[in-house]
Amino acid sequence: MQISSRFTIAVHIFACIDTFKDDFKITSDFLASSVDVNPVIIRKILLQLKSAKLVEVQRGTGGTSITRPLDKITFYDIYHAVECVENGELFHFHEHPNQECPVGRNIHNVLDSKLVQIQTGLENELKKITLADVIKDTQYYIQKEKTRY
Amino acid sequence: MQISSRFTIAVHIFACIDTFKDDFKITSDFLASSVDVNPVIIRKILLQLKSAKLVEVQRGTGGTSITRPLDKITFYDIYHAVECVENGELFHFHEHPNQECPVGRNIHNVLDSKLVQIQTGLENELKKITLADVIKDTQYYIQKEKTRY
DNA sequence: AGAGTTGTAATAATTGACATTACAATAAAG
DNA sequence: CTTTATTGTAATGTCAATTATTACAACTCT
Repeated sequence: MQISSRFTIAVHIFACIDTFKDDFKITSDFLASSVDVNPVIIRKILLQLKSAKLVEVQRGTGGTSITRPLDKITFYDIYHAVECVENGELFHFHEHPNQECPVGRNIHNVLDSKLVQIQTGLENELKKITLADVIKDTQYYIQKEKTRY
Repeated sequence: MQISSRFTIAVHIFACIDTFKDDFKITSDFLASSVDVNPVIIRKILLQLKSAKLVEVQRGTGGTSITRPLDKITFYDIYHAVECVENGELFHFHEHPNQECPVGRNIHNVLDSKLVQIQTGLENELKKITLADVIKDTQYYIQKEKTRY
C-alpha cells in the first residue's frame, strides 16, 4: 500500500501558495486547478494543515497563507498533518496472533521495536527536508524555463 | 495508508518455520493457526516468498523450509517479496498536475528525488535487520517464559 | 487408490481514497 | 444590507486493495 497522495498534494499546495502569493488570491479552486483534483479535496487537506497550524485560511473572503518561515516546516510536519498512516503506525500488524503458540504470543515482543526503528528511519528523512528546499528548487526550475532561448 | 500486514505475517511465518522445523511439518494450516488468518492468505504469501526464492514449499506432501542462512535474509528482502508498495514506489503521487501551471509542470522535477531519498531511508533500515535478529529474540522470549518460576 | 496438501480461481465484506454535488456559514464589497 | 465569492462540511458514489472464505484440480506420498 502506498502513502496517500495527500502528502504530495500538500507539498504542491505549499509550493503554489509561496510561488503565487503576490499575484493571485490562493483559493481552493486555484489550487485544485494546479494540482488537478477536486476543490473539496484541497479544502480537506487545507483543514488538516490548518489544524496543524501550518497555514491560515480566510473564511468567506478566501485566501491561504503559510504561518511559518519555510525552513521551519519539514516534510515530517506535513506528513504528520495529513495523517498518512493510522495511529502513527506505518506498519499494519496482523491483529490476533495465536496466544496459544509460543511464536504467536511473542511476535509483538520481537517485532515492535524493530518496526519502530524502521519507521524512525523514514521519519528522520522526512525531517531533513523543508519547504525551503522545495521552494528553492521550484524557483530554479521555473527560472530555467524562462532562460530557454 | 499503512503497509500491508503481509509484511508482519511473512516475518511471523519465518519465525514459525525456524522455531518448529524439527517438531512439526510446516503446512499452511499450521502457520494459519499461529498467525490467525485464513490458510489461503498464508499460501499466497508463501507463493510470493517462493518467487523471491526465500522459501521452498513441497507440493502435495506439504512442508515449507527456508532456503538461505537466516542472516542472509533481510527485512528488505521480505518487504520486497510481498510487494507492499506498487511499482516499488512508497509515495502515491497525484496523477495529473496541471502542465499549464509553472508549479504543476515542475512539481515532479522538484519532488521526485526527495521522495526517493525518503524511501531510501526506509529501505536502509529494512536492510539492517535480518531474520537472524528475529530468531535470536524469539528464542530469548520463549526461553524466558520457560524459566519463570 | 486414498489421504493430505498446495496452487488457484471465484466471490464477498470491509475499508480507505478520491470525486462530486450541494448548501449553510462567513466576510468583504458595493 | 444585500450581493458575491469562498470556505466548511455533509452526503453519496466509484474504485481499488485487503482480508476472508469456499471450492477444487493438481500433486505427492503411503
